[in-house]
Amino acid sequence: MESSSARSGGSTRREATRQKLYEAAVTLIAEQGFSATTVDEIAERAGVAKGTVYYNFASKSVLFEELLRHGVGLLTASLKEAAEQTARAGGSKVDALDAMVRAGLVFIDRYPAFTQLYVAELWRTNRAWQSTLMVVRQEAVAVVEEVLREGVAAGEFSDEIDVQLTAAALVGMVLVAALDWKSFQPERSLDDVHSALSRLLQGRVSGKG
Amino acid sequence: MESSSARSGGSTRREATRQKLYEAAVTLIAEQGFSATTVDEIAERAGVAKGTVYYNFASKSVLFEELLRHGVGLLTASLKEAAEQTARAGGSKVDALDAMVRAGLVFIDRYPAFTQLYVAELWRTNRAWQSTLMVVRQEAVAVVEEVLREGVAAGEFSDEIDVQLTAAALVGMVLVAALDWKSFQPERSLDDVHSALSRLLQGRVSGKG
DNA sequence: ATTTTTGCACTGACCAGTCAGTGCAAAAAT
DNA sequence: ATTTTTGCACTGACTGGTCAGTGCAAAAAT
Repeated sequence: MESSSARSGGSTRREATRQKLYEAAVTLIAEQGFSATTVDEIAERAGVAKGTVYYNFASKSVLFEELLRHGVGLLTASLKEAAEQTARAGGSKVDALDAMVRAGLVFIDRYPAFTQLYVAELWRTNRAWQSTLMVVRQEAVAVVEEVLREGVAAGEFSDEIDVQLTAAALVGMVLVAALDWKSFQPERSLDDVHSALSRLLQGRVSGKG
Repeated sequence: MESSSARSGGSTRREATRQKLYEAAVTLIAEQGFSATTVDEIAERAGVAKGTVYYNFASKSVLFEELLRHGVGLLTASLKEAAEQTARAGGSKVDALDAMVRAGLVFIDRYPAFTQLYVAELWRTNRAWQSTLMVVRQEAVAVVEEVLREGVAAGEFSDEIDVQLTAAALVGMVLVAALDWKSFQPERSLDDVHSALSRLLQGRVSGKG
């Protein structure tokens, strides 16, 4: 019986429900952690019955894994976009890094809960979704590493920098500063935070104002 | 009664048991998270009976809170020590920051599990120990902020830097780079990692080899 | 003599996952 | 035109297991 449901583009209802579940799960898990969040809570916040969660996802873990993939996909796309746009505009690699810092901030500004959750789970070991997380982390960090490598090749960056560590440090800088911003000084503007990080990135800290 | 138990240093046996419980709890919770770790597991790994856990701590949460306080106390002391030692030796504020970066790395090298657990819990909201964590976080970041402020006052740093955000960014840089190191390139030496971060801190990234 | 630990059975709340059944709209049969 | 069938999406009560925390008597340590 032709399974493929009616409307073009795959049943919209289902997709809408999954989206609601993602949104409910991301905030709850960010606040409480994966284990402390119950499927009942997720269902209730999404406004669906518990059974619907299991109709749409094989298990609580699977829901979470797909959520991770979905979120990091958005981030990676956004970072790539920033780097490419800078390149197209003839900017330097420092400009590209700066654009990526901004893209990161914009992302965190829009999806603070996801970011929280990502950081909290990233360095855990022995968890079911560990491998998913590894893959997905690498995709994001790789974008930064790539820009660093190109910068070294072009002679714009010192060839003594450690690409992998520097990329991790840059990501950490943005991540922690942004979470600090959202948690403790949410009234500040994105531009404000961005310029503080730019200064640090470009070594304009030492020396008088 | 006399609550104040055995003379010199407080009853040692009890303290030894608590220490064993801290050590067991820290690794388990770092790996699995607080909620996914059972009291039975903690007791078993510490090699004590479950009843002993409850004889020494009022609850699982209390055990965890005291663990947090204990761990961050060690870190804060270590950061202060580094800053003061640099000052005594007549070093600049950049030197002090550099020494603190190293102290941070040494700490993470020695207590990777604690660091993991700390990062995972830091930005959560709505948790029982949230207030404990806030206090304890502020103590650690304040040490960095203090050095930045002194540097600005002395004209060594630009007076346009944002002390709070820059401190957070620096902490993040070290934290994420160090966790990356421990997770993905554990064979590298501390000196190696330290010099990569120093370079970044001092803006020696741009420019040829 | 007092403090601390042990071992172990027990309770009650909580929770992931299941399953029989409902509502609905499009398709097929009459 | 109408009845019947099919498949999809969803529902919510229920189950079986898990786990924090308790109670207590005996043992060990100080």
